[in-house]
Parts: sequence; C-alpha cells; structure tokens
Amino acid sequence: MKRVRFAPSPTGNLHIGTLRTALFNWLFAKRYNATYILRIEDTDKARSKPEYEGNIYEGMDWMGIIEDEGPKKGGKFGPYRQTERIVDGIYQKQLDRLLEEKKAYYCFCTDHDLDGEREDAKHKNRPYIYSRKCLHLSAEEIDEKLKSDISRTVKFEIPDTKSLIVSDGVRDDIDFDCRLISDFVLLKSDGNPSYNYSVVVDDALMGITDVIRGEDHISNTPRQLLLFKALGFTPPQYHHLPMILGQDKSKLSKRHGATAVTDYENQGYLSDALYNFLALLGWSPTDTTEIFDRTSLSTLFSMDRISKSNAVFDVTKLKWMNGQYIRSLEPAALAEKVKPFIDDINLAILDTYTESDVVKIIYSVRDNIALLPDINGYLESFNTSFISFSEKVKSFQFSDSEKQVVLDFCCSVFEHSEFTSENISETMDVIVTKNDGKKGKVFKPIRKALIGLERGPNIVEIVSLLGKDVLSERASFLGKYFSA
RNA sequence: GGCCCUAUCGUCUAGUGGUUAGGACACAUGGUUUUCAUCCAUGCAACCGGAGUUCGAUUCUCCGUAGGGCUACCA
Repeated sequence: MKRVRFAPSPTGNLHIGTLRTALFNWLFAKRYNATYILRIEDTDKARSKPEYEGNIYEGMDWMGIIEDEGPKKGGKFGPYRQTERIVDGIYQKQLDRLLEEKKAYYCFCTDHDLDGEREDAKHKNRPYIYSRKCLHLSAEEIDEKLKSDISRTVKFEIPDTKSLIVSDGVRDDIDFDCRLISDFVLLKSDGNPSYNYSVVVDDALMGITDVIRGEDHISNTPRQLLLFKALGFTPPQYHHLPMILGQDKSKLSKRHGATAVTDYENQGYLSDALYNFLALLGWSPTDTTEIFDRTSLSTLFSMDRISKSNAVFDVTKLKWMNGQYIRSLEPAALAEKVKPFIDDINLAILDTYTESDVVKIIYSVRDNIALLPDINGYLESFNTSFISFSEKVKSFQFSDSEKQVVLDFCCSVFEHSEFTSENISETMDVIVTKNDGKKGKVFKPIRKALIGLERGPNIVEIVSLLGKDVLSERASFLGKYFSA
C-alpha cells in the first residue's frame, strides 16, 4: 500500500500553490489507492502560528480533501505535528546514531564565521561549501565546547560522491555532483531539527512511499537522499510538480493579488470549480474534456500525464469555470451557495418572498453569475417595494403605443386565476400577436412599466414571482399615471 | 556567480520523425434571446534561435537564449 503526505508549514494562510500540491497528493491517493497523510511542519517556531494551522484545516475541509492520518485524525505513525515529535525525541534518536557513526558532527562556528566564508565564496565566484573547520575538532575540544554554553549545531557530512542520481517520477533522472553541496545543518542551535533533516526522518518513519511536491524542492532532494542512505532507510519515489506562476511568470506570491485559498472562498468561487481548475494546472487527461466531477477526476488522474513546465495561474479561466459550475447546480443547491453572499439590501427584497420563491428567483438569474456575489446585481427586479417601483417608473418616458401595450397586458393578465410562468407567457404571446409579432415592442415597455428597469432576468419569470397582489398595485398605479 | 529544472497560440494544454499542429479560456464576428447574460457557429492566434542526426525535424542530440527554482540555523 502506497503512502503519500501533504506537509505544509503553518507560517501563513493556505496558499493556492500549496493547495495544488495537496490536491495532487490527494488525487494520487484516490487513483492509486494510497493512504493520504497530513503532517504539520512547524519547526520554525518564530513563524508558525496555530491560527495558520487552523486556516489549513479550513481550506482542506472546504476542498473536501480529507486526510487518512494527521494531527486531528490520529494514526499509527503519529504524532503528526513536528513540534510534538521533537518532544518525543524522535529526531534526537536518529541524530545520535548519525553522530555515533560519524556521519554528522557538531559545529560551533558563529554566524559571523559562516557569513565570512559565504562572502569569500561569492567573491571568488565559487559555490559556497562549508570549510569543515569543526569536522576536525578533537574529542576533547568538542567535549569542552559542549560543556560551555557556546552555541552549537549538528551538521551532516556530505559524502564525497561525484554523481548522485535522483530519480523523479515526472522528469528524467537528475544528476548531482555532491562535491558541490555544502555540509548542512541537521539540528539548529535552538535545538530543533532543520527542515531537511526532519522531513527525512518523518518520511522514513511514516513509511512514505511517494513524495509529491513542488519543483522548488528539487535542489533539496540530493541532501535528503543522502540522509536516507546515511540513516539506512529506503528513500521514497520523488515526483516534482511544475510551479504555479503569477501573471508576470514569477513564483505566485501575495503581490499577485489573491493567493490565499480563503480569498477565493470569500470571492464566491465554488470549491468544485477550484478543485477542477487546479487539477488541470499541470495535469491533463487523454481527451479534451475540461469539466470533471471529483469522482471521475480520481479515476482519470495519472502521474504519467503530469507536465513538466510551469503554469501561469489564469484567473479568467477559473472564473469561466466557476460560471460553468454555478450553472450546473440544482436550484436548491444554488440558493444555498449564493445566500451567504447576498447583501442586506437584496436580503430585504428576498425577505418579502416565500422560501420556495426565493429559490426560484435565484435560479432565474444563474446565467448572469460567474462569481457568487454577482447575484447582487440582479435581484433589484424582484423588489416588491411600491415606493421604489413608482420612482423608477417616473424616470421613463412612454409613448402612447407603449402605454397601450402595458395597459393591454395589465387587463389580460388578470384573467388568469394563477400567475404561473405558462399563464404569463400565454398573455405575452397574445399581445405580441396583436402587435404584428414584434416582441421588442411588447417586452421592453412592459419591463419598463412593470419593473422600472430596462434590463434583468426573463420578464415572464419576474412577473410570475412578483405575484398578483404586487402586480395589481402596480397596474392601478400605471392606469392613473398614464392617463394623467 | 554556481547548481538544477523547463521551453507548442496572450493563457492552460494535446500531439507527432512525414498532421490542414488539436482542444479550452480570452478576444473578434455572426446567430438564438425582449435586454444583459447564457447558449450555438465561425474567425484570429503557437512549435524560442542556431547547428547536427535524418530522405525528412516542432518532435532526437548539442550549443545558445529566455523563464523559473535553489544557493539559510525558512519550509
């Protein structure tokens, strides 16, 4: 059984790029029947915040990505939060082995020393490699320094290998020259494991078989692979995903506008749409289908169709896709999604209707909506307020023939005992026929006179929902107004 | 600077040693619609450059170029 993990660090709100990584891990799990693990990498004490971890859960929940094992869910390989694993001594235990086997060593160099070496390397146009000053310390020297309160780290000694092959599930084998890689920190001076160290220990101990992550981790991979070997664990298969870029083709970041998943939720995107859209950023099916439900995505997804090149995040297409999803929703489901985005003014309008009419109203304007809050621009037509209506009507000019059409309609429509769409439509048809089949000459004045607006959803729908009472109020007003 | 990855319409992408290089978004035009929107049709638009391999390269190789990533006691 394969095991994959999504390992975000709670140092900010869940990012769209991070979410994509989670999604691909999730899709991999669904497709290849793997266990999906959520691990919180919070070893950066300064930047990690509980509220960010909460934001991650919130985003995962919204997207419907549910972990099989994780901090909240538990599991046999826990704990799943790195700070808790530190307390359990998990990293220390492995570190002792490395120290014992002389694969790692204490380093007492100061920031100042290290910065100097780095500057020197830069000056000489050479890659920075740690001088290994501390590798050659005698046992006595080390003991003495360890007893003092002098700051120390533990570093990994990079083996002198010319060629280290990293196999990647997405691209060809990648060849690294280890002589160009500097010894790096395993244990930070604050006593916490570094990322490159903790990630290896955790992936190893949690039995991770496949690591699916962003391409920005490629250069970390040789270090991690070396650590796997030094610890005697079998490394996972790595798969490096292309990056998501902003419009200017640089790494997607805050300056590109909305990048937090919650931003998209708040703007009125449907999680289904984002899910579908993100899946298509770096993966493509064998045919030209673009709209997938979650189930078919889970079965169609495959690692061998992941692309290698970075992708620009195109909000315009996401917006289009959101519209597609909105239009595919059933009336009740659409109403439920839309309601939280309706503003107070429009809420007041809807309050004058029954629950089932509200659902019909919302459904009647679905073609005009790309983002959920767009609904607010289309509800005015259903305003039953007489004051607001009469004021709007007074701003229009009506010709005599237009007045006649409106009056005709008002007379005929009340012949129906019920205001169903069919009945209203039938009345309309009669009037259109009377006017030489010229629909424009009928629909436009009726909309202006009865609604007080020039645009809006289907007039037949509006009239049937407005109902008899409101319409008779308006009709009698128009009767007086037109003859005045 | 060093190391690594990548390169097809503006964007997301499909694809092949010989194709009219396909689809989607966007854009333009036309149609349907009472209007807006939706929907439908059509159009516009791409193989980064140079060598090499080959009868033939967008496709394979190399070299450039461009973009991206990493180069931390951040993850």
